[in-house]
Amino acid sequence: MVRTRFAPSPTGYLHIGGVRTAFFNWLFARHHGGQFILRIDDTDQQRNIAEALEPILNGFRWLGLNWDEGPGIEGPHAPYYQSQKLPRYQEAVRQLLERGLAYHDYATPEELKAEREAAEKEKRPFLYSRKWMAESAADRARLESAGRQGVVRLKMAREGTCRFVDHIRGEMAVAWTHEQDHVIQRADGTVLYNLANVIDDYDMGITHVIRAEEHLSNTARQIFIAQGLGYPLPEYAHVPFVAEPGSKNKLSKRKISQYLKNADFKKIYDHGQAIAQAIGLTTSADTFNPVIVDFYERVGYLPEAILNYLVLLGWSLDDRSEMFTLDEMIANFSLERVNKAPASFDCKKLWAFQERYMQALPVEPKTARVLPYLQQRGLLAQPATAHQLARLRQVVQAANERIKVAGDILDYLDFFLADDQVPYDESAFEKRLRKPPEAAGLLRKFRACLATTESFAAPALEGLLNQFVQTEGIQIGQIIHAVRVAITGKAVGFGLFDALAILGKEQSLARIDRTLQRLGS
RNA sequence: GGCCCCGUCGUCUAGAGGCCUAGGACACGGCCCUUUCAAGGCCGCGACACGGGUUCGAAUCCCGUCGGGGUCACCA
Repeated sequence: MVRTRFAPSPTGYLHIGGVRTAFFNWLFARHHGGQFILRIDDTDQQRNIAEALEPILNGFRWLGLNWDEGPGIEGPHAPYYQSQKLPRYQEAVRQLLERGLAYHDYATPEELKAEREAAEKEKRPFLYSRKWMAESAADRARLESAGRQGVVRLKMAREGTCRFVDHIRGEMAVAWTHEQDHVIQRADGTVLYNLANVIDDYDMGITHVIRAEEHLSNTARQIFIAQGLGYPLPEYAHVPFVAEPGSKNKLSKRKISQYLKNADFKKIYDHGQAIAQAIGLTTSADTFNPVIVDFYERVGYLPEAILNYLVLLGWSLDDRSEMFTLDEMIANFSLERVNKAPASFDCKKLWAFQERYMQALPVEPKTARVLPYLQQRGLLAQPATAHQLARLRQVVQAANERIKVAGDILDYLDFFLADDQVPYDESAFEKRLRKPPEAAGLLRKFRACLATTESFAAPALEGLLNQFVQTEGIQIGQIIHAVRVAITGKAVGFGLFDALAILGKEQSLARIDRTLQRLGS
């Protein structure tokens, strides 16, 4: 049984690079009919773990990356929180000590630093002298009575080579002398990542450790620990990290202000920011930006689009397949086809996937996705009335592929506002209504035509306007833009006849009247 | 700096010695369509980091150079 895992720290947000790694783990497990485990790396003992964890779990739920064991889904390998396993870890440290694979060390940070600097000065690689290693209980007592604090270090092999096979990088070999005597337990008894990690992977029956490339350098020491404890080794796959937009540096949530200088990134950010603002969300660029998964959920992206983009970030099937359903991804995913080189995060490409997925979404589900934005804006009741829903459906249908993310519905607010509340785009008003001398007169005449027509369906309206243009002997552009500004307040939008049909006769006429009044005629 | 990893269009990638005049996608540019804005259609721009080998033949194999990155914690 294949078992993979992802081990997030409860930081309060889900990073897009982390999700990519988690997703690969998830896909690999699902592909093999295995299980995916979520384990919480909370050894730092922060205060509000539950609170900081929620956005992360929520991100996984939103994306549909379900876990078989972990928070909320207790399994046979509980607990899934590292903070709850301290005695277990300490027992492992004791075993390593017993087997002579670890030792108590009493060097002070200053002494260590001095050794390190001396090595650097002599241009030789640093390796701790083990000068303050306590070999017996008597040594320990002596050093402790001298006021020293002891940590436990790994007693790494100082000859030979650690060899392992990585599913992505191939055969790996690292000389043991390149490994330091890493600390595995602090003076206060708490334990460090490398140790906890190995024990958890063993306890949870993890068969495949799929993680980002920056952990490659942790692998040898983890193998040392695992072997020392007599654990079977998992298989390893180090996937390349996700790089920054436009560079090969590792993507970091701390460099958002720098990414904002990237035009594409900025554009996606601004678009999301505008939507957040329109629904009254207070956001900060640190936690609400295209590096954080939450951003996409709130702005109204589709999870399928995000996943499709992410799966292609470092993996591909062949030379042309781009669109995959989740089932297809599961069926086709393999570590062998994961790339070695880091891939830069490109939100424009993600956007392109979003566009395609949104285009393919039928009217009903699209309407459902879009609805909450108008409700948050206070324009539609909760639950929406049948009449409101009907209009919304019409707007969604008319706007069609102009709605790229659910929040884009906010571009069509004017269909949900009272007639006298529709704001005018002043420059459009000027250009289409005030400036052309004939505009007001034509608008008034066309209003009269509308008032007498009986069918307000889009095709009929189009015929009506065409006839109007002919009888008046004008260009279509002389009237159509004026009408658009009159009824929507804006220069842009979907088809004018659809707009008129959706508003209906009464509202259309009312809005034109209001415009005529504003024109002072 | 030590150790390690990586190197095909701006970006994501296909490519396992001849199928490569290097394919696809995003982005970009142009044209068409068009009542605006989108969408769509067509066309275009654009890469094997460099240098040596090996071979009849190299983007693919070998060596070197250069470039980029990761990591060197009592963080994870």
